[in-house]
Formats: sequence, C-alpha cells, structure tokens
Amino acid sequence: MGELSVEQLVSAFKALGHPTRLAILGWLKDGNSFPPQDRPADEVGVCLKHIQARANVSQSTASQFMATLQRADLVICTRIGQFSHYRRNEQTIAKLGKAIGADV
Amino acid sequence: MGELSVEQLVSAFKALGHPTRLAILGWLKDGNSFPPQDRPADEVGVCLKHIQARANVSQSTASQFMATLQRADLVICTRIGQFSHYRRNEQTIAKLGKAIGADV
DNA sequence: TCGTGACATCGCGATATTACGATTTAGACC
DNA sequence: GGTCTAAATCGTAATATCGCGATGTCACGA
Repeated sequence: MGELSVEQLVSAFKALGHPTRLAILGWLKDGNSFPPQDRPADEVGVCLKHIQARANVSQSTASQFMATLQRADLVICTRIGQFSHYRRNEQTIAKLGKAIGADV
Repeated sequence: MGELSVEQLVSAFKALGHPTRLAILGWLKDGNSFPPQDRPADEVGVCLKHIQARANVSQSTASQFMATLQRADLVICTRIGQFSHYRRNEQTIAKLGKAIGADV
C-alpha cells in the first residue's frame, strides 16, 4: 500500500497527457463495450486489436500507446497465446487520485 | 462548479508531466517556506523570483514553467507592480483529483 | 515445418518540448 | 525625461515525442 514515487507520478501524468491515451484508459472502464473475445474482457482485459480499431491508429502506434501506459503502471498486460490483453490497474489509478491533493 | 473538459484534463496532465513543474506546484502548498515578501505569500502567491531561485533555472525558463501551469489553470497569477505572484488554483486541482476515477 | 496472424520493436521524418540567452515590455523611483 | 529591476516574449539549438511502415518475434494450425 505504498505511495507513488515522484518518477512514477511524472511518468503517469506524461502518459495521461495525450488525448488518445487518456481516452483509452476511459474506454477500458467498460471492457464489455468492445467486441466479444474468447476470454471475457473484465477478466483478462481487452485485446490490443480492439483498442487499435477504436482508437483508429496503426498497429504499431496502438502497441506503443499501451506500452507507455504499461510503463506508467496504469494498465496491466495479460498475454494469452498470441493475444495481448490490457486492463486498467485500478490500484495505481487510485494512488494517483490520492496523490493529487497530497503530493500535488 | 463544472467539470474539466478533456482538453483541460490533457493540458493539466501535460503540465504535471515534468518533474520541475510538479515540484513547483508542491512547493506552492506552503508559500511561507519561501523568503518573505511585501505581501504575504498565502494572500497573493509567491513571487516568480523565489520560484526561479528554488527551481534553479533561468528567468525565462521559470516564466515559461509558470505560464504552462497557468494555461492549465493549475495556478493563478496576481501581478502587483512589477512582480508576478503565483498561487495554486485549488479548485482546478480538486477537480483534477475528482476526474481521476470518474473520467479517467 | 511451413505458413499465417498478433504483437513488439526498429528506423524514419515530422513535429513538439526543453532550456537558454537576448530582447522587449512595463513598473518604480529619482 | 532617464535608469533600474521584474517579467514576458523572441529566437535558437538540443532533445524528445509522435505516428507510421517495415521488420522481427512468437504462437498457433495445417
């Protein structure tokens, strides 16, 4: 139940400082709004392909967006076979909310 | 008592996505920790010069940092004579904290 | 084992940010 | 007026980010 370090705060804010990445994190609140998948989204997360389709960017760009969010610990990746599934890391997001007003 | 728009959220996160700007906003929580000034810091804010000195950057860089924070509505500038004083905009910061978990 | 599909990584040009010194604007004071 | 100081803006080079296509890597299936 530790706090976020300054470096973690900065990298999280940087990751959220982009309209598409911010939108993606919002979309992931309702994983079931995405097309159906073998494993349900609210268990393992949403497949990268579906995120890419909704964001309307290239495959490499979508992958980089998610890598940035992952480095900031804002999402968790679950790889199943060839598929990468992403879901929100509510713990970090909650810490971030608490940090605003406390640290910030 | 409205909410922050997506553009406002992005610009706020961008502004906070820099270690020095993030630190400055934290410093401004205790304006009295800065050197004394004619008008007390908890009334009008902290003089740019004191912020510059603590951040250890050039005058122009300090000015730009504060302009970025101001464009994001995270600080309020009060000009008294030749001096620009900056203080936190607690309203926006509170809205930002609420937005995390709601929008984000 | 040879494809095929999913994803990550590389390499790149375009664009944005960073931080600075120099200049300009503006107020205070004589 | 003139001069000082504070701060914003301008111009800049260095650096970082953005978004893409191309390539590499890995898992699955015929």
